[in-house]
Amino acid sequence: MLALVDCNNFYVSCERVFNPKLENRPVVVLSNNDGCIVARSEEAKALGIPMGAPLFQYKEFLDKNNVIALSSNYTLYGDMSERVMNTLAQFTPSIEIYSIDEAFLDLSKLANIGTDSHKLFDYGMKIKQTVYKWTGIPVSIGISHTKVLSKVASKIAKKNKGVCVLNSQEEIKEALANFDIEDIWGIGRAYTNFLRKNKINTAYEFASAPDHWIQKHLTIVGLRIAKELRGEKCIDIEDQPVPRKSVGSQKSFGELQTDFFVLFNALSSYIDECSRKLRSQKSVANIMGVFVATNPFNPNEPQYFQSKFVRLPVPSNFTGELIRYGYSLLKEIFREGYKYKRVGVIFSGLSSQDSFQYNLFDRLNREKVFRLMEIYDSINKKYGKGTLRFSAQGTNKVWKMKQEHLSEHFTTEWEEILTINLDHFSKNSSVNL
DNA sequence: TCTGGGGTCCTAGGACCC
DNA sequence: TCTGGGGTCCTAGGACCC
Repeated sequence: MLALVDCNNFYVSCERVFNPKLENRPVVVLSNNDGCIVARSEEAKALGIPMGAPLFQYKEFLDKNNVIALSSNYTLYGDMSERVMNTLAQFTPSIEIYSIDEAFLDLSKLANIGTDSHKLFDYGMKIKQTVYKWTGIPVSIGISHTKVLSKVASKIAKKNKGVCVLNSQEEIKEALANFDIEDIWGIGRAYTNFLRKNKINTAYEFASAPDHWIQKHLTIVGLRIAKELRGEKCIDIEDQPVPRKSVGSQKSFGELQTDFFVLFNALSSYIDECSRKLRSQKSVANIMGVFVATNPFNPNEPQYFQSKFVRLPVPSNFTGELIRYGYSLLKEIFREGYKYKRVGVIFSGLSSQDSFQYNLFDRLNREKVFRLMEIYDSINKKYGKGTLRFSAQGTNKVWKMKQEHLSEHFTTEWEEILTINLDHFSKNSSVNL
């Protein structure tokens, strides 16, 4: 049996751990640049605020309904995620961290649980309570035979006790008959529209469709989903870390930019970020791409989008070298006279740092470079991100994103650690200190 | 009247996830 | 005035090889 553990309204829950004033109130968390609403508390969902809504369209509505809007604090969420995952790892030797707020747990190897529904439910409750106690994050847990069914169970769990076990054939059939097609993991908007047109509206109807028809219209991926709904395992748990196949970074600017060197500073910072990610998984990249774009939402301004890729002569994760290539690429695609909204970089064709194709005419001593970057990373880790930077990143972040409602980095910065005013406590409460 | 068959690799585009 | 960012996988079609 597989459990899917899903944190409830994860970003909002992280904020609430450190700010009790956010409890029982509508709260939303915004995307980068305070652009869109990407997380909503239950109270905010109840007000009808949709996922992904642009903030500017809802500003008035939020004010009127006393909704608190917060900038995203990914440093905090990343750290809280690690705490949740470490807690979950106590419950099984086989865990797959699926996203920042979700993990699959293989329960089949656990002695004295087996396939007994009551035992599975109790174990789920124990996991849920422990995570809450240790991290302050509420979770929902779905338990069933396959990944797709566990996903179904977790959505049902959100609506009742927080834990849902789908075990017997009858239980599963009933659940699927009441489960909307668009809520199935792997069925997105396009497939939902297509299936509805073909009179398929529930998970049960989808699972009952003929294999060849599903594969023809939804590819092999769709067929796997259908089979998993029928209880046939097609998607394995990935409990060993899988290295990424590409790494990229792109961000919209807080304000539109026109100057080449401002774009270059931003690009250099994104390259620094990506090359650090490459090094952390001991990868080197063979292909690098840079792109620039104006604001596509503003039809009154001249639009420009351009990208350019190169194959590197020697696969690399060396920030300094990659920034040089970034400069050349940006130089080629940059055009004067446009108001740029974003710049981005992407690395692909990744291979292992320990076994890649060297180049006879390479002028860099790769071994030295790897050691140099190891030191660079260790200093930045010890003394904080940005302690060491490349000059190309610049000092004046005129391009930085908008974050007007940012909470503290409670768990990752000593200066921002949560403090409690004891005077206030002794005067205003009966707590015995 | 009228030009084979079998294969690989790469890319662009489209679908999906959180 | 104001609209996120980071990924994965599959397929079709073209170029190329023998």
